[in-house]
Amino acid sequence: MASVSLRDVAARANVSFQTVSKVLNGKGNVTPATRQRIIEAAEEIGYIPNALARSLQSRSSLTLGVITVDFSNTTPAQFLVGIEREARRHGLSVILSSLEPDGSDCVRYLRVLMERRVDGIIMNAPATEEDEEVGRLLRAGPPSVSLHDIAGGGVPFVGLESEGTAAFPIRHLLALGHRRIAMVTGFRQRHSAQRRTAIYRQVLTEHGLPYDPLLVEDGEWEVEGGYAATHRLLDRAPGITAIYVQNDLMAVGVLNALHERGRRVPDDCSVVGCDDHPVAARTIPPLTTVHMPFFDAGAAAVRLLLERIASRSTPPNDVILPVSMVYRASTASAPEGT
Amino acid sequence: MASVSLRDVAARANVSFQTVSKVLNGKGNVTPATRQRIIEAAEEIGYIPNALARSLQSRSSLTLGVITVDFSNTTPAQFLVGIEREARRHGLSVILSSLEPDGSDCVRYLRVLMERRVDGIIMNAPATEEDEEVGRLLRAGPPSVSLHDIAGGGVPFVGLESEGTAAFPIRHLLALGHRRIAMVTGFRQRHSAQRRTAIYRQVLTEHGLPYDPLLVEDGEWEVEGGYAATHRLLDRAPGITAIYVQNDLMAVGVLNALHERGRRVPDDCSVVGCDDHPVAARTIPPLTTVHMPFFDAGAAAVRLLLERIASRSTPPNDVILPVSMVYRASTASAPEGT
DNA sequence: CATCCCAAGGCGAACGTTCGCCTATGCTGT
DNA sequence: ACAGCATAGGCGAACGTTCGCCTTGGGATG
Repeated sequence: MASVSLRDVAARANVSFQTVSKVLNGKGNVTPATRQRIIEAAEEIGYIPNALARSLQSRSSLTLGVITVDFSNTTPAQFLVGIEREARRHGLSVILSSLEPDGSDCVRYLRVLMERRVDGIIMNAPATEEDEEVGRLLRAGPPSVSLHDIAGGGVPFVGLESEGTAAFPIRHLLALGHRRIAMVTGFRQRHSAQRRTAIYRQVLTEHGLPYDPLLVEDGEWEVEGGYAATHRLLDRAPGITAIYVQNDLMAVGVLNALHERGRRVPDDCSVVGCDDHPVAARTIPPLTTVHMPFFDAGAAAVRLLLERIASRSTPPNDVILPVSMVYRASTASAPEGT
Repeated sequence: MASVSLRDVAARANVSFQTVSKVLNGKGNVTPATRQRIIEAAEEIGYIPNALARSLQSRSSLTLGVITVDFSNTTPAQFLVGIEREARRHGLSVILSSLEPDGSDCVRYLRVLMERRVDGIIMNAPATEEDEEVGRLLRAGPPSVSLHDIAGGGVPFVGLESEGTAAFPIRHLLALGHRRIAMVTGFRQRHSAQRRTAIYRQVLTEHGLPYDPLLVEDGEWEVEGGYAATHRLLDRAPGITAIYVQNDLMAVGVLNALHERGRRVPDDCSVVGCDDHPVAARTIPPLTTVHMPFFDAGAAAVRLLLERIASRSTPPNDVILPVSMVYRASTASAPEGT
């Protein structure tokens, strides 16, 4: 364990340590005999290269930093897995920093990543989307890409088409004849929730329907939030026949609340989720939802980042991945006479 | 961005670079005036310490390596979050490696972590629990702890009490009068699944009930697996009145299958899950399950690892956290006349 | 007035690499 | 027999730190 270095291998093989370096990296001109001797010596004393020293000298740490929202939820976890896999394919390691819910420690962790000389940074921390300081650091620091908006811009974006995320479900419900379509949103402050709300509104308008704020409730992205929001919604607007829920986790709560209220899904009320969470296929009833290619988005983020690293001057070309509807059993035609 | 170093700061403040190092680390004796000058200089040219160089010199990278199974599932994700939070509290960064389902790339990633001179390694990769090579590397490498068995032993274990994980649910169902209790397991090869099966068997025996292999089905830890397993179970043993499911994700599939078969839960058939997945509180009906403190286990793993690092000779003291039942609406007394 | 001491800061070395250039050796050709 | 040359491998420097010891100079002390 007392770290053996190139020098130790060199001593054992009777060559200079630089020659060992060459052999182990397959570089210089070395006789097969010497090469063999060196490789054996390295093996015998259990040489393990020191990536720290290598990075110091080569000015590249082969490391990506990821700053992410709490990923005990499936959605950000899938992003992360996608990132990690793709990074690995390219021989890069990933340093992970997960943030407090309010994102207040983001600046600190950005600094840590910069001290560690990561080759690039991937952000998935919507809580910091308004934070000017974060934007400044990101623009000044190593190449970066983000899965959400960055204050002040200048950081390329990788993400999922927000248009479809909200428009597909609403159009689907409209086509089924629904007219009183409620919505359970994620945190209202989040740009993504705001965007979906705007699209919801716009699609309704396009179909000549009014936007009624009474039909919109905040579910805070969580199961319990969805549950509570649905109860509030039913108290306030009993006439609704469909609910669009901005993520599947909340939709689980929504289904439960509807069940408690004796509203059959989809007969009395249709529900559309978003995310295509693994559980959505077997909720009761199975959930019609929007499939979001999170793994792919993570992988795409890494690829975009690598491009940025390769040519620092590249124009920041955003990457937007399409989403698609998954039709299951939680939606049906609007009940007669509504 | 062209990395400014201690030397650059030193030049600007008219001192030697070693003095700058001292000041920035609050070490040597330096006049307030000089100190001030140095700090300002550092600020002005945007000095960021190079953690790589620091680690090289100090022989400590302040980094933990984590090797984990795919964490797009909530359970391993919670472990990871627990690990990351606790590591951060101690000023450590986490390098993440997630494995292929078969764990075949574990050895490769262990090597990467060792090259990067991580201060310790945390394993959560049950797929490798039989892998001798992994055991060897772990014993030879930096201090490590594991959340599962390691072939050949010698690595301290952190985990959740497996006794209660299976015994609590079975005893609960027995107390409700159930006699034909089926079980949906995770991957049969996994030690944790085997242990739970053994406990299931033992508790039944203690209550004078036979162990019937026809009542046990493999659900492969996934929603769909639980769904399919339940259909097989009902085809084969229609008389069952309760099912213990080794995780909540599979339980979602189980509930759905029971619903499809027209078996009311809990009136016709009780279901107990395991994990206390966020979704379990709002399945239909809400799921009685075993709460597992995964976050805490992750944090405990880090603390144990730090102890190991501090005193390498410490006897490997396993840490086992207790689990507890959460009673919800998916269990009830066995139907009359069974 | 010589001595001693202490505070402030300089300096060399080391951590483990990679890189580019230099040297020694032995072989070819005439 | 000797110039010329390719080839194997050595060597110095650099990457950016930290650490411990050394030097300098000024003020207190006898």
